[in-house]
Amino acid sequence: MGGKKIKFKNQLLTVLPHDVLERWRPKLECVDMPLGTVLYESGCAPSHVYFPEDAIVSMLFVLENGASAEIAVVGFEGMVGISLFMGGGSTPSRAVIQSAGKAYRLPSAFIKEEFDKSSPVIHLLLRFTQALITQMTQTAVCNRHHTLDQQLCRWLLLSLDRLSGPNLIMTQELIANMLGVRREGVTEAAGSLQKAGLISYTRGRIKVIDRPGLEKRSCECYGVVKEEYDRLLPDLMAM
Amino acid sequence: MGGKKIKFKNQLLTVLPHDVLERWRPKLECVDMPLGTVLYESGCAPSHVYFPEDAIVSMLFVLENGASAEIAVVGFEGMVGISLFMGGGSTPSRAVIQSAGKAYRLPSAFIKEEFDKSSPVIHLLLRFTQALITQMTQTAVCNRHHTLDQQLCRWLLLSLDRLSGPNLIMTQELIANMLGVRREGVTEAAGSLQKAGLISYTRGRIKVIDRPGLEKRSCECYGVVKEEYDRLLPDLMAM
DNA sequence: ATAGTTATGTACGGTTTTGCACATACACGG
DNA sequence: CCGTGTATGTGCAAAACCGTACATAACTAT
Repeated sequence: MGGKKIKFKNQLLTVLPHDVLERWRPKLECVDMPLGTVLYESGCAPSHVYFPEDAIVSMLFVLENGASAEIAVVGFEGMVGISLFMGGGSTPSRAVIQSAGKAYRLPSAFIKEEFDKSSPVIHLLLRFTQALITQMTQTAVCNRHHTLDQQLCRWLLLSLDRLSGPNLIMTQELIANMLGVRREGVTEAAGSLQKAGLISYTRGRIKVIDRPGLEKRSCECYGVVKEEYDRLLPDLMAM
Repeated sequence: MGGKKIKFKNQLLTVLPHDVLERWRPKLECVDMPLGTVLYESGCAPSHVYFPEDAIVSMLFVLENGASAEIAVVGFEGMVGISLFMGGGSTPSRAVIQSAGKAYRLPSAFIKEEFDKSSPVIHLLLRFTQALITQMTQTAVCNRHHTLDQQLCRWLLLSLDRLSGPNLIMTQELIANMLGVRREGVTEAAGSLQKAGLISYTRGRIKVIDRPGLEKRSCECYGVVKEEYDRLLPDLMAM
């Protein structure tokens, strides 16, 4: 046991294969992180990835109106900056120090290098996964901050993007299950969308009449997801 | 232009490198998916990955009490079954057909094969990412279904797991920002936890007194996340 | 000690959502 | 054409949370 140059508290660094660690070590830099330090800003490609030692990092999404919601928290068990190898380089969320402490950081290039060798298939699948993560993120944010009305709009738009026509076969009961709300709540929200002339429906058949109207009535979450899919999978969406 | 054997609507299959597609093609199977078909059950390692053509798949989490919440939706732009290459093979959530249609499916082994060649570093980082995805999933679920009281417990426990002692340096204002709620709400919830003898606090200093009590008072979300981290990163957590 | 700043406590009305109980209305199979 | 199941509509009290306003208490600096 024992006797290496540095002992890491960070568990990823600890279990890293020897040769990789040796390659990284000269560039691994231990930095002190006071509470509130912003590691990544929304939409910005960061210069480093971080491996917390005793610091805790909060990944959160900040809404247009300044409200926020935490998506996940990372400590000594993990790393911050997965978007660098998942693809795209940035995410629509922010990473902030939630509990002061130390973290090792590594220039982005070193992480990228590890994945550069990978096949195009892997890159493709990971880029898709990154887009999926954005969708999950916005689901969490939307669940926290937006009204059922707005969420229904978002949900209809996401479904619409994956269909060829304006018709959804879908009962309000099912929608309620997806959104995790009461069926009656969906009835009310759908009713108000119909009254506004955005959709029309009868017994399990929903027809979207005014798509731009839906987008206007939806919260920003739909737009965030859409943009991220377009950014990460441009060749796919261009067809 | 064109004239290949099959034209895919699925965009991932469409942009797949030629050689890979040729390798997959003999095993790619087009299946019809009626509404409600369950592709993956929570915690089960599936035999195939799915590439929707015109079907839409809903990834949702089902709570102990039967309530549910959709985490993300996948259509012709993507695939279902990322856990097979991210690591772990299964997820705590369920995949259900939300809109009937066709999808191509591929035996799991073919996807795994693509990633088998990858370095251990990549596998490690992806396994961590998969755990992170679970945390995001539960954040979304928790935001939808659980009380502020329960969410505060979950949040305290997640932070606690990443600290060495029972003390958090954290104002209620900050916690409110993380949880995306009012500061006053946190005051009330924290007050009730203190009254119950689970924590004690003063001006930005929180001390956890009764950890098991917190776990009992928390919702199932914390446990789901914890178990998934233990499962996916066992060598890390065993230390 | 004192003043200023920051953290926490409390109160009130308003909105959204829930849980429950029914009422209506459409659609399909006989 | 009629019944039956399923989908949708409505109403009401209770709960959770919000927005706002303001009170108290603790720490900090001078």
